[in-house]
Amino acid sequence: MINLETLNENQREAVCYTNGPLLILAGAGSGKTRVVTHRIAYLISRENVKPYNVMAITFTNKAAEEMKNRVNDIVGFGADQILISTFHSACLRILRQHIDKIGYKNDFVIYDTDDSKSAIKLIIKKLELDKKLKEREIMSKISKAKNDMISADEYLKYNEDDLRGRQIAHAYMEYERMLKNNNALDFDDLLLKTVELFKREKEVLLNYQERFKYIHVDEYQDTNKVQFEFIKLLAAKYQNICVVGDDDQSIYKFRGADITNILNFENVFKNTKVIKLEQNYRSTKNILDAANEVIKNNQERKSKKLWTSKEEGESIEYKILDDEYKEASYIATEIARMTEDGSYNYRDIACLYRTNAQSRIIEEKLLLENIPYKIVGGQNFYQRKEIKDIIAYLKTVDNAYDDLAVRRIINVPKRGIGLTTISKIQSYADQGGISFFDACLDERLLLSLGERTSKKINAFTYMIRKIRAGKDEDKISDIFEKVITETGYESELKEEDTIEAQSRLENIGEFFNKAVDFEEKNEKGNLSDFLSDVALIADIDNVSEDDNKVLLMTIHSAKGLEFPKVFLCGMEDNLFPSKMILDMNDERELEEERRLCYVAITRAMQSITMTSARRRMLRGDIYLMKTSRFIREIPSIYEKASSASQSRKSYDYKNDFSGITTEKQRDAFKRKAFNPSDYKVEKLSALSYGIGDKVKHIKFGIGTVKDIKDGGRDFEVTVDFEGKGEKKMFASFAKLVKL
DNA sequence: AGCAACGTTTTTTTT
DNA sequence: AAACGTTGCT
Repeated sequence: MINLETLNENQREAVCYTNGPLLILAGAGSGKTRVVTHRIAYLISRENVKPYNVMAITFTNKAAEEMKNRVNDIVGFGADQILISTFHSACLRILRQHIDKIGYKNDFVIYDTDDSKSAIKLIIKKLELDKKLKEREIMSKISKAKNDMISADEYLKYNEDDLRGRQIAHAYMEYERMLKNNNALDFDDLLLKTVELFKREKEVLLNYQERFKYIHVDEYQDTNKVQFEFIKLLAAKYQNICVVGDDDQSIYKFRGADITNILNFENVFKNTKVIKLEQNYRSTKNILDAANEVIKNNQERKSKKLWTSKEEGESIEYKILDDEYKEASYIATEIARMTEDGSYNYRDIACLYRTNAQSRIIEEKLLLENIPYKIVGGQNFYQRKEIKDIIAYLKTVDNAYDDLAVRRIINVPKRGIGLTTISKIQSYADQGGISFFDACLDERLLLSLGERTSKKINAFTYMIRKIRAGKDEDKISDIFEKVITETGYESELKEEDTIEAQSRLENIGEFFNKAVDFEEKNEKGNLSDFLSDVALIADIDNVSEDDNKVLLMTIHSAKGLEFPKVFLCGMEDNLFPSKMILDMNDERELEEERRLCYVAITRAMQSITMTSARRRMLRGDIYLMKTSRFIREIPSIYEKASSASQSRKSYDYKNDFSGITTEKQRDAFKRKAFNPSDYKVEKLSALSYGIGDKVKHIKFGIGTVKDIKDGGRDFEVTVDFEGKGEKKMFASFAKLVKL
């Protein structure tokens, strides 16, 4: 049952203001999710709004799931009728039903970032564009254009007198053609095409306006222009639109997030009610003070003062270590200490960093201390080669319009169909205006390719068609099973019998479980539904609260989360804030980094420890690092740390990072200041374990040492892992830890 | 066609 | 440092 007594005055006002546009400016930890869930509950239980008429947009699927559960807890019924999802998922649902009205097929596939990248790569080749033009740049330009709802034609018009701009425009056009031919939409299209649909098909729009009479948007500060357009259209009729955001937490500008969406809201929706939530319930006073010290350096922000009635709490820790290894060791031993003495559970602790690359060394040290952990993001599960291969197979079985998918797997595992053949097929397909797969079935083409090659191609197409034959009766898991067996994918990996192949097989197994999972949750779901579901999964979505593990992730991934204890590492200029931004010398970019720092600090509830390294290896080069300017913006902790480190200054460097700007200087500096042997991993002269000892391996877990051979350069160790069998590995590489 | 060896580049963040 | 692309060899 809903209880308004538990809310503060402003929160209650926000919950009960249900008629007309509402903008909630909610600081970090001010209970905004609580407000949204209570508001939905209030609408349903007090104002008799049908759950079916309520929509809520969240930033991740995980947040959506949590919100559903919370609403369900309060209301007790009907929560499954509310549409709570991300922008992308919501648009996907709409498009699956209606996109045929604007000239697409409803069974379109979704291109993720990697797919788009390969598409652009092909386009660069095909159009013979300037080699200087990186696919990344083209991609981000196209994405930005799409976010701003600029079509390829318009893009060309705006950039006609610029050679580079023209080339990008042509790539954009070709990319659009390619997507269309492949029956594919990219992430941006999901939004864009929905808006297009709404604009062109008034009936459809009206239908959805009638359905979603009450709309909520969480993390509003990170919406982009198309997303705002989507909301504007949907809310145009009833104007019951409630958005919640915090301009200080806008950290996705690089993805098109547009802060003017907050500033403009009141202009677009007349008579908007604005409510501010400024009381923070999450963090201690010390943590909040530090966060405020940092963020107050930003010029472009709505004035607000976040406050708390909480105690000061623990003081903020800041620790400077010699290098990234010592930094990681420090964090690991601290975690070991505070979990052993019972102050925290593993799941209470998060380790946040600016870049994914930082996770590796921390992982290593946690492993050494036997601390259970989970890394969020990084090499996304769904980006791994074996998973992408399986997905490409499933796409091909589902419908073979997606040339990219077909090309990806036509020779995986090796079937003797090489690049020459593939490009012959492709150009034939291009000429005839048919799909790659259809070209593979074309008699005339096969004849011209010669008997040997065409036999191989026939074998491939036969196999795909055979699997496809059962598509409608088979369960998703059955199709999956057929794909990995009949294509020979599984057996090839099994024969390989290496550590890597083993881990690939495990990943495929995990993916299989997800397929089964999907099957159980979505009885009506077909293969395309599964595939689009998979495309929209974010890293954070797979994190479960019941795992008692330390979480490692980027600050971006940590958005919206909170932890009793936070470690924020790599607090160094040129890492955080990143070198790219410092080089740009752009105050607005720096402010975004500062907001990121603000987000990081405000994740902490009870305690935060920030760390930095004096020297660090970045892209293979070692640099001397300087304490992050964000730390320097918190006088209380910076002064303490610098006076402490003064007394123990054991390094006599003539330079530090900030003084080194040219390659030459850096090389000279490296020769002077570093003895390489300090940083190379020494070949192990003796092992810490022997035959019969129990050891732990990063991937395989626990095993018993069966044999050790001295191969001269290195030891070759044979270990029998529990449930995984015997593996041979090199000692210096395997990093086995004695238990 | 397939592979090893070499040279080159690099995202910072992600639905 | 690691991943990627190209080249030249078999």
